[in-house]
Amino acid sequence: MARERRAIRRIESAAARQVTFSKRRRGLFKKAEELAVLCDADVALVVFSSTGKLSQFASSSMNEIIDKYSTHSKNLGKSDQQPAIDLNLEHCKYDSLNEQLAEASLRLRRMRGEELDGLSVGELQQMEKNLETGLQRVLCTKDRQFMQQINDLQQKGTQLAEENMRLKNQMHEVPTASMVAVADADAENVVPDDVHSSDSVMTAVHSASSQDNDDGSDISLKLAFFFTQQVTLEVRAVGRP
Amino acid sequence: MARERRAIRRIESAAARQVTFSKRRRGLFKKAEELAVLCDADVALVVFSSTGKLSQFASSSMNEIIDKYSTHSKNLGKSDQQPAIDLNLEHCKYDSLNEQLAEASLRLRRMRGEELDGLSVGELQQMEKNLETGLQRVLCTKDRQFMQQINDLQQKGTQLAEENMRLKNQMHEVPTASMVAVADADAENVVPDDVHSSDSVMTAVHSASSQDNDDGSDISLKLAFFFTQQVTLEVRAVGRP
DNA sequence: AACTATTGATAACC
DNA sequence: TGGTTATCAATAGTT
Repeated sequence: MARERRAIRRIESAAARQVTFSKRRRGLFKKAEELAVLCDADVALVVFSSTGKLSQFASSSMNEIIDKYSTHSKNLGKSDQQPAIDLNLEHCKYDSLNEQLAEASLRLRRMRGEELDGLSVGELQQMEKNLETGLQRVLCTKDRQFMQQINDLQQKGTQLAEENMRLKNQMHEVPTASMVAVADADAENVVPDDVHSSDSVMTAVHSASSQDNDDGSDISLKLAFFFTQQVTLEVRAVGRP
Repeated sequence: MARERRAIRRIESAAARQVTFSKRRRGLFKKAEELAVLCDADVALVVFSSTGKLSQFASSSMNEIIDKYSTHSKNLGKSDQQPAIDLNLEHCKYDSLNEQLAEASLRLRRMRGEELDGLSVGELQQMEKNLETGLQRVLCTKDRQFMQQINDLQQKGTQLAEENMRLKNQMHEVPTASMVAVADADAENVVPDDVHSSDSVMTAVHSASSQDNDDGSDISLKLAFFFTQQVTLEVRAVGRP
């Protein structure tokens, strides 16, 4: 992978060896992480340089992976292990937990539609039923959350409208120039109407964009901004006829 | 590094994930060994696939490297603290497994529509998506199984029809008496025919229902009933030319 | 360390 | 699973 192919033998020059070690180690760690992420694998990588320096990578926890490895290759786990009986008990418990976890994991994968081959028609129908009720309940819960958010936003809208009204009245009580009186008459008619329509718009906007957004929070922010702008504009309208 | 760049995110398709895992794992192990040889490094690599299968590489001895790693990462005196550390490790790994199991169990319950309160709208939408694709895949698999059963039963039906035809021909080759024989023929021919066919039908029903343990049985019964009717009709046709 | 020419790895396709 | 190929990525040697 370079100017010239290099035989895979120990590099004699210490300097060159160090450089190559640096470069290749980075590449190796990168690929280890990529494998872990892409394929949802648990990867542990331990490297000691020829000078004895340690580098490590673990996709989850190094100790956890090493333990899993020790359990998996159920030969001599570690260097010195005195309590053989206790160890066996631990292994039993551990194996049992591992089995349960594997079972749960398999069920989850099957719920996502993977590894269905080999299931009987009856089992498939049971899964279908479970998935359908699950889906229905998720949809109900989602709708409930949407309603909640809509209510919250409507409340905020009402509060903003009230504040709007208050600001308008403040304007009214401080008549500045001569022509303002005319504008006030205008404002009194315009503002309540506008408040009402913006309220309706809010509801519509929310229910529409909430369907394809992952996070409802930014929607709230956008709407809050929207209200702020509305209020600002209305205040300007009042202030400048 | 291929036809198209792939984002480093979990591969959703299980099949593609498996293929990529196979290929990249080979590459990773090759590079690990090259680093060990070229740079005279001690390299240990442990990989658990998403299905829990273990692969490992060690430039020297895995246990040796793990020991060296443990010594390096925990320069606390290991002689005295060994049992305590071991116990802690056991405890940790037990807890970790328990946590994972609880997590998986919670996910399963949520897939069934339980304990959904407290989930965000985004999480609910993700679950909705997962449930829908899972449901679709389950339905596809179920349909495939049904088609398989129907095909099997149709084959059995064809066999029975052929057997019927053969028996009918035998009937023709054994012409008995003239007029009186007609009544006799009715009685004599119908009985063996019926015995034989019902026997075959039983076989068909049995082999079919053995494939689907639970709920497909009524379909098998319906089809068996259908075949029985066919056979009966054909027997009648033979008996009365 | 930065820079390429080159080889190696691999994503998509069969 | 294994093979092919068009591409992209890693890296050997040089500066």
